[in-house]
Amino acid sequence: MATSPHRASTGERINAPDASGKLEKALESRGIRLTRQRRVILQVMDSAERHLDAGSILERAQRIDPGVHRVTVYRTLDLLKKHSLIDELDLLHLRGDQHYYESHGPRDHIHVACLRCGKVREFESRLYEQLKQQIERDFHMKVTLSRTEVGGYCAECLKHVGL
Amino acid sequence: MATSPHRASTGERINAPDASGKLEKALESRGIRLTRQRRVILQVMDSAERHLDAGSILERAQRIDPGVHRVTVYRTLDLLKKHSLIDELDLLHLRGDQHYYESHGPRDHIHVACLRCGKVREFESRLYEQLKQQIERDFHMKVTLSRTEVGGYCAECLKHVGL
DNA sequence: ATAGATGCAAATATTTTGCCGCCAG
DNA sequence: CTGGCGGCAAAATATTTGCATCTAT
Repeated sequence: MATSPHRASTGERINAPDASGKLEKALESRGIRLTRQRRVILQVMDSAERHLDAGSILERAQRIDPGVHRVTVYRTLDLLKKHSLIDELDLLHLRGDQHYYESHGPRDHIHVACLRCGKVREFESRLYEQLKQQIERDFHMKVTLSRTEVGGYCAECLKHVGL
Repeated sequence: MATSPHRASTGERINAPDASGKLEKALESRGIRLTRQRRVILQVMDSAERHLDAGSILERAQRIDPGVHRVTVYRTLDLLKKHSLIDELDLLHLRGDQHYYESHGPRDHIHVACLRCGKVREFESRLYEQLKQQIERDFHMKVTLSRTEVGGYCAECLKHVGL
């Protein structure tokens, strides 16, 4: 799956985005005020084909509606974080020290990044769920969030480097 | 283990630090110049009882030798990163958006943080190794680094919150 | 009507860079 | 001796905050 001989631009996200307006619906159902600016930002995030940082979200939002302010992007991201509607990622700082965001799906997944071409794939595994359960058992704790980022060299790039 | 009725200050690291001068030896063996400032910074990192960010490393270094400059801390951290002698962590941004550093041990481990008291424990597991192997097989890739950070409520804190 | 959002400017925070004099090997 | 290193200042980047105004509900 997703192993097409496909020349990814740096940072490309492999899995499909969700253009269904999920985030907007989620805020609406919580009775949170939907402003023009928020709708634009949510639309950008829902339809992103890769993980975006605050600056990229701003750029895309302003292409749709130039009257979206940088500060509003940050405040909207905070809002979404508070409601656990998005996850904040670092992607191993491959692209710098800013943060990346993705709307929080139903399942936890691992981000797998190629250090050479920058492709980021998502990976789900029963082993990962078992690992979290093991932590809960061993520490007698309740796990509520987890983040795993893995870096290495993808099949395509291994052909091009002496590893 | 490590479930002492022990009032951890926020950010406390549970596992024991390594005061053996491991980092200094590692640089020496690579023929890298050891300056007075580097020795101090390495000493601070080797003997840290918790994960430190750049600012805290600077503070502690200046307590030992006031002539250590902030920029030198950043440059030394870069040096250590390049040589894979330290790992850069985010600890789920529990304490802010800066980065934390720890000297790279022989084994990968997971950082398990309590969202209430801030304690950070380290966890090793065969499941984690299996998970990375599964990723290598499924994606035909070579995994060279990984980071897992888990957040939740520790046994002690679960007694104090309604969860 | 009004609680809550936005825009703007400025403040913070963190990290990086250019340049030059200095010191470890 | 000399090439890498550290100090300093300034820039670059990223994010947050105070406050006045506006708007979704």
